[in-house]
Amino acid sequence: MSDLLERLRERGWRLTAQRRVVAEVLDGEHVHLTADEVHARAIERLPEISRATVYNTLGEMVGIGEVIEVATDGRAKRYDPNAHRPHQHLVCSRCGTIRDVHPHGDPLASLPAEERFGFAVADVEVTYRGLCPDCARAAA
Amino acid sequence: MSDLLERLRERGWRLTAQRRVVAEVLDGEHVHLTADEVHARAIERLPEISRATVYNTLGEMVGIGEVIEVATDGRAKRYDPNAHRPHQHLVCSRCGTIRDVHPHGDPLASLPAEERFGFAVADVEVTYRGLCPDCARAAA
DNA sequence: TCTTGACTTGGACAAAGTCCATTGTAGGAT
DNA sequence: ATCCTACAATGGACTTTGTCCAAGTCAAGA
Repeated sequence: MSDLLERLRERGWRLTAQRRVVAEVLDGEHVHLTADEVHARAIERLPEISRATVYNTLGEMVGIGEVIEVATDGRAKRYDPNAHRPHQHLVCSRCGTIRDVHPHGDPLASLPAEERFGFAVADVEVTYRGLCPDCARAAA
Repeated sequence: MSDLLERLRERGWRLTAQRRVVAEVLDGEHVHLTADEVHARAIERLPEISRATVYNTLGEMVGIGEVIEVATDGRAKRYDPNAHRPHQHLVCSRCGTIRDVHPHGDPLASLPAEERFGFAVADVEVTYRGLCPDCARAAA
């Protein structure tokens, strides 16, 4: 059983076939998938799983902090199972590929109190953009 | 006439009433509006303006770099007329409101070479998230 | 003022996501 | 082992956000 599923069970969640499949799909991919991509891969293992269940399950996992929701553009959100370790994203501005990266320092610290405007700042998201090696070569 | 409109005219664009109104609405707000919010405000000044025209005009302004498109969540994109000055965004995780902020330091510097994986990193986007004062009050 | 090609319009369409009444079932109780 | 029942899954309607297009309109140069 995947670590993710194990953690869900420890939280008292029912282990249904649907949740198992969604967790396995997420854990099994190196790239960050959209909800519909998760659904497509889940269907290969459990043909009757519904779109609503995939959305529900992803939303629940995000809600308890096991999975991170990433919206890098106006298109579909992507789901990142590496929530256990703080990291940021490096996105290719041409092909959209996402890599996890681990920069130095705490980016939250760079926002001084007088720039917080009364917000209770809880989190910071950092997205680096540039051309990936493949696209740089193709563009040359 | 707003600076934005002036710059559009210099690029050879036809100055229609619709484009004028969209530019005025964008320039006149301190927050970053969604396309539909721009449309709603535009209608107050020019009742027959269509949704398609607002989307077209915003897209054109983004295309030439006069306006920045901000997709901070899976909801509607927001449009930021302050393209001339580098800044980051502070987003309410409940209602989606956006404020411009100006943190200390250069966030690009925090990504060391060995974490760039051959990418030609050109830009970094920083989004702080938290509850805005209004939503914090509503949630209490 | 006339002409013309760029601009606008409204409605159909599409993608992404939410909602809800109904049906099914995991897992504790017996 | 089986029964219960609260929690979960289903699927289809609905909403939001955005795109597309054929037809009509108009800004601005000749």
